[in-house]
Amino acid sequence: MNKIYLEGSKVFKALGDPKRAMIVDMLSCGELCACKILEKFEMAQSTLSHHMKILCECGLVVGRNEGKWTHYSLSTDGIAKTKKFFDYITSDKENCICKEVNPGRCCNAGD
Amino acid sequence: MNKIYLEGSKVFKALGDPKRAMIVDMLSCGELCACKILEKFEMAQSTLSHHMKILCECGLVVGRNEGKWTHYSLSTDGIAKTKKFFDYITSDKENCICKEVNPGRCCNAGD
DNA sequence: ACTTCAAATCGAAAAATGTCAATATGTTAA
DNA sequence: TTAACATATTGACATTTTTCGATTTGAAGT
Repeated sequence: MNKIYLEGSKVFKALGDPKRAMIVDMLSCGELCACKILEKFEMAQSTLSHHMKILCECGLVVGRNEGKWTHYSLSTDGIAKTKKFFDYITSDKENCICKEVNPGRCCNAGD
Repeated sequence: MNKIYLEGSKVFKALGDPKRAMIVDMLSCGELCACKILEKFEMAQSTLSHHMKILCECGLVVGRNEGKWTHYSLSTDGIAKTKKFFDYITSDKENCICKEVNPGRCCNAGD
């Protein structure tokens, strides 16, 4: 499996959980403390921590430590990269990746 | 869980699998027959069929039957809706959904 | 130092997902 | 109608993911 898809699909996997999609939406309004996010969900603290880790590891969210609190916010860079990847895989292109993966057999190349 | 996130995250869940992301990329070049897609993967036919079903059910891909073949292509509407949802949850907004879910407690509303 | 509090990590259980082989469905050709 | 072919569905299994309770880590206040 091509690394590009493996890496790029991480963000989508993260957003594939509706709770994580909701957390991202909450963060779109601005930075939030983990405890604030926790208030919105019926979820154990350890579960939220796990979700935040996934959101951070895919590059969409960044955490900022301040004393005993952790403040989370969206990464503008992560958002931009996600859009770019989605645009890439959904828009027509000359050098389609699948051609690289398996040259000459992609995109209805008649055989 | 709010229905908006449940529905919207379906596409992301679908793209969360790198093989499905790759299939979408392949389809971005144009319509492809299932057998053509299968050629690119080391995957049982039933597995591909399963993946295609997921991609269709989330609205990103549409299937067209022609005799014994099925041709798949990207749905421009599905692509647009996905972009819209992603933009929605990642961009600042006055009426943040989480405010509706739990009014007055969202977005660092001081307490 | 001790306590308290926020968050992360660990370990286990339950649920969801990806995968394949086998079978079924539906279409075309003989 | 039979055979061959493309795709879908089913059932089973292994892996991954989600979730929680318990514990650990780390910071602040007493």
